This record gives sequence, structure tokens and C-alpha cells, in this order.
Amino acid sequence: MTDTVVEHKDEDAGGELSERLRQAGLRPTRQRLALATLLFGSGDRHVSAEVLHSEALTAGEHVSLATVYNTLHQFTEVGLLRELAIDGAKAYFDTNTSNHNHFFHEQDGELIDIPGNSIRVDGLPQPPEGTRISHIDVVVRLVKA
Amino acid sequence: MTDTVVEHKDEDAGGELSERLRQAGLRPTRQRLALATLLFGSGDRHVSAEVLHSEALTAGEHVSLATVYNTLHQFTEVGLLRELAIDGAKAYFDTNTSNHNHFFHEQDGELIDIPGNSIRVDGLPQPPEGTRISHIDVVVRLVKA
DNA sequence: ATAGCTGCAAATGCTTTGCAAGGCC
DNA sequence: GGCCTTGCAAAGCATTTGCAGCTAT
Repeated sequence: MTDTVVEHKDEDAGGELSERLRQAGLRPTRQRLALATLLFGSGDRHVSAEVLHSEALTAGEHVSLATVYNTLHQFTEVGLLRELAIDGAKAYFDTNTSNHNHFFHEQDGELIDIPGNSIRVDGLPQPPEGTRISHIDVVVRLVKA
Repeated sequence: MTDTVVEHKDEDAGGELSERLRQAGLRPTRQRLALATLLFGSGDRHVSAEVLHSEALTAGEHVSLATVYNTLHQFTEVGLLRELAIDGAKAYFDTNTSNHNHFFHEQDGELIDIPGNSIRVDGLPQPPEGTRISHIDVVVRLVKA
């Protein structure tokens, strides 16, 4: 009854990630812990399903692509991630769920955070009847100078 | 040699759309005129390929879906349309190419223009070395109140 | 034990492409 | 006539789904 969860080779030493998942109502499975470690282990990140999947494989954790998609959406539902609709073709997920915005380099497809406190948006018209503002996305699109 | 172009039942009476296409370097074919009429005949619009395609069919003009896609992209290249990346799954094209922004109703998928002069964005950080700002997209996401 | 997860492969939905036939200048 | 366009069907991608087997509690 003492050392129940210690078995993985990842950095979730104190079970912090397990706890975080549990509090979100998600079972801390091997796959979810592996993905959570990749996502939250090293500062703010922007990932696509494909990239996260190959990172998991590279890290020696077998996770199917379908599970990566499921997990990204589940994490998004419980507020651990934010989904970004920037590029059309593929979906990006942002580990920084606080209020902030993005530079998007149209040629490279690169995405860079802009701290939430630097940009201010003024002059918003009243939202239409029966709706309220969920949030405001500002994407500053860049091209080569 | 007199009445060469008059044959279509659309509203391009004076051949204005033909001229507009020609000036953009696109031949004014039946299909492109039909789509241009739908797009530019009635104020600012946001359309998906699918919607435009069925409108064309309803209007009695046969246009293949592939041609709708081709045409939307060609119009975008020559600046007649602007492509919007708002929703991930499908691409929207905006007939209003001037500087303005959008309300997006996340539940309905509805898109509403915000006049370009009402919103002001302050506090933009310097763009990264070697890049310049192409444009800034502001999407105000709405949910049911 | 059992409700929840995962993996595989098939299916889906939007978009693009290849290529032969047709249309505009 | 010659090059641009179109249409069809097939191919392509990212993503989702169905379902049998596995796992955390």
C-alpha cells in the first residue's frame, strides 16, 4: 500500500502530474502521463498532434496517434490546454492557457507568444444580443522583412 | 460583332465583373462570372467552398466543386477575397478585403464583421528580427450568454 | 468488478490533383 | 490555334470513430 504509482521513468517524481490529471477528472494513465510530461515539462509550448506523437515515440513511450488526439482534446476540455485555430490545415494546442496572443510567421508556420499584458484591444463593439465574449484572439501575422 | 458578351442571365449587365476579372489577369469564364456575381453581388459576405458551390447550383449555374476551390484561391491571390483561418475544419473566404475584424460565434459557427475603424490594438511588441507585420487578425469569440 | 482508456484500422470531411475535354482570345 | 479552364474521379491529409481488449481504482 505504500509505493503504488512509482514505476515510470518520467519526471513526474512527486506525482504532481498524476494529481493534476486526477483533479481534472482524468485517470493518470501511462499515456496521459507521458504526454503531460512532454507538454508541461518544459515551459510554454505550441504543439500539433503529429509533433507530440512523434515526440512520445522518440521518448520511447508507445502512444497511438488516436490517443494523442483524444488526450489533446480532453486536456483542452478540462482547461489544461488551449486550442489555436491559426492555420486552417492543422490544429495547434497551446500549453499556456492564460491570456496572451501570438505572432504567426506565415512563411515558416512558426508561432511565438506575445505576453498577455502587452497588447490592449480598445473600441470593441457590443456583442450581438444573446451572446457574450468568450475570449479575444489576436494573431499578428508576420512575413519576411 | 456587336453583342458579343451578352448571353448570361446574371446581373453583370455592364460587364463590370468581366472587366474586374480581366484586370486581375483572369479570363471571365462563365463559371468565374457566376461565382463572382454570387460573391460580390450583394454586400460583404463570408463563404465556404461548400456553401458557394450549392448557391451556384441553386442559381442554375453548373460549376464543379473543384472549380469553386480553384476560383476561391485564384480570387484570393489577386486580392478579390481574403481567406480566414478561424475554425480549423473549413476555410472561409471574406469578400471584404479591407482592414476589419470578426465576431465568431463558437456554437453556431457564425461570422460577423466588425468595422475596421472600431477596434484599436495597442502595445504591440516589436516583431522578431527579419520580419515585418503583414496584418493583424482579431477574432472576438462569442458564446451564448 | 467495472467504468474508463487505448489501439488499431476503417471511415470521414475538406481540399487538392491528374488529366482529358472544352472554351476564350 | 494555343493556352487557359473546367470537370470528373481519384488521391491526400488531418482528424474522428467503432469496437475489442486492457487498466486504473
